[in-house]
Formats: sequence, C-alpha cells, structure tokens
Amino acid sequence: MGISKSDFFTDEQNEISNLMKALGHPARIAIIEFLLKKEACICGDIVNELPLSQPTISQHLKELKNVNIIKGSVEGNTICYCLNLDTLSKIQNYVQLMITTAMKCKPDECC
Amino acid sequence: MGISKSDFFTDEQNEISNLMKALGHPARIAIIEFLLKKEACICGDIVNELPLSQPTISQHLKELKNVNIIKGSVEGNTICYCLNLDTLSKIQNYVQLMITTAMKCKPDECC
DNA sequence: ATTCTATATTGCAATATTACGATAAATATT
DNA sequence: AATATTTATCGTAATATTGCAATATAGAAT
Repeated sequence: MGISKSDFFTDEQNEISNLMKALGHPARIAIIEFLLKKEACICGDIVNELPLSQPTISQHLKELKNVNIIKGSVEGNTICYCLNLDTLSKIQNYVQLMITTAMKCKPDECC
Repeated sequence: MGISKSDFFTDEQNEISNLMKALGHPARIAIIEFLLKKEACICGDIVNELPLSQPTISQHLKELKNVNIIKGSVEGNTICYCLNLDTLSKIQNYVQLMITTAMKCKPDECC
C-alpha cells in the first residue's frame, strides 16, 4: 500500500479500517458467506467451494483471524472456523453510528 | 492486489467487498469522520485537518465517491462532499444479515 | 513407525495501493 | 484579461496484497 501513515490516525480509526480492510476482498466475503451458509462452524472444506488454492485460502483465513472476525479451534485433524459475533457487532455499531450521525445533516444543505 | 479473481465471485460479493475496501484505510475513515463531525456537507478544508497532501486526499475522496459512499456537488469554487446514506445503509444491512445468520449457530458446536 | 489427511508457512512473481510533486482545469475575484 | 483559489490528474517511487507451487507441520489411521 505504499507509504503508510497510520501513526497519524487514532487507534480507533486504524482499528476500524483494519476490520474493513479484512472484509475488503471478495474471497474473504465468500469465505464468510460459506461459514454462514453452513450455519455452524464447518471446517476446512472451504477449499472445495472456492476457486482458490489451499494456501491462498489459508492465508485469507489467517487475515480474518488476525482481526478476530473469525476464530478457529483445532478439532482433531481439522480446524473448526467460526465467526466472532463480538467483532461483527463492533463493525455494526460503528456503521450504525455513522448513519445516525449522518442523518443529522440538514437536508437543505448540499446532501 | 496481485492477480485478482473477482470474476469467480458473485456480483454481490464483489460489491460488498468493494465497499469494505473503500472503508479499509484510516485516511478514508478519518475523512468520513471529519464529514460527520461537521454534521453537514463541509467542503474541501479536509486538507487542513489531515496530515496528507491535497492530491492524496483528492484521491481518497475519489475512491469514496467511486463506490458512492460520498457524493460531491460543485458549490461555486469549492466542492461540497457529503455522505450517502443509501450506501451506508447497504453496508449496515449486510453486516446485520451476517450477525443474525451467525447467531443461528448452535452454541454447543465449536463457536 | 509409516502413511494419509488437513492446514500452515515460505518464497516469489504479478499486480494494486499509497503518497506526493508537478501540473492541469475550472471557477472566482480583481 | 490576469490572477488567485480550489480541486483533479499525471507520473512515479515505495510498499502492500494476492496467488500459488513447493514444502513443512501436525494429528489420525493403518
């Protein structure tokens, strides 16, 4: 990403942008949707569902795990991934705050 | 981003990941928060508020505009940017759907 | 112990993002 | 018309992301 200036932004700004960035790739969205579709913590046959190699998917999973959007627990031979509701709620709350704040904007001005 | 395989994902997956990607940079979060703080469609003195050059901010604004998170209207000499509630709601709805779906996950399984 | 299966890591090539100086474009002001 | 002000674009260097083959690791099954 070129020269990063994240030192100049607040911790909260960096945190929320890191969460959003983790969601900012179609493969990672697809992985999340696959986990959702299973409605449970289904393990690593994600590879069979997506047109990506096993290392690539492992890497995307790692990125989602790094920001705590998913958590994985070892289940014998396989690993059981599932979504982390706390982190999703954090995102939800932030977007909700944006919306309620933005709605205060007077309609007779430009927006 | 290296070789992109967005053709293999659904339009919806690509759309939501593009929105998230646009929010995936602290400078763009800071720009949005600046617009929110003003509670109105305040124009281009964002440059004075952020530790980034004018071309860089212009580029970030363009990215936010490309995905319709903000809209800008020419206001004489300056440009009046404001948040687009429709797009924010789209993000909100998606995150909400993720959460409600994820909550169906049985608690006796791994998550 | 050896083999099988599932996942992670490493190394690297291809591509994308970020940032900014220089410059252009467009409107406002004098 | 000339100048100032505001925003956009171009060019380019630095860095990050993406994807995969090859390989490593770890537990299960034989």
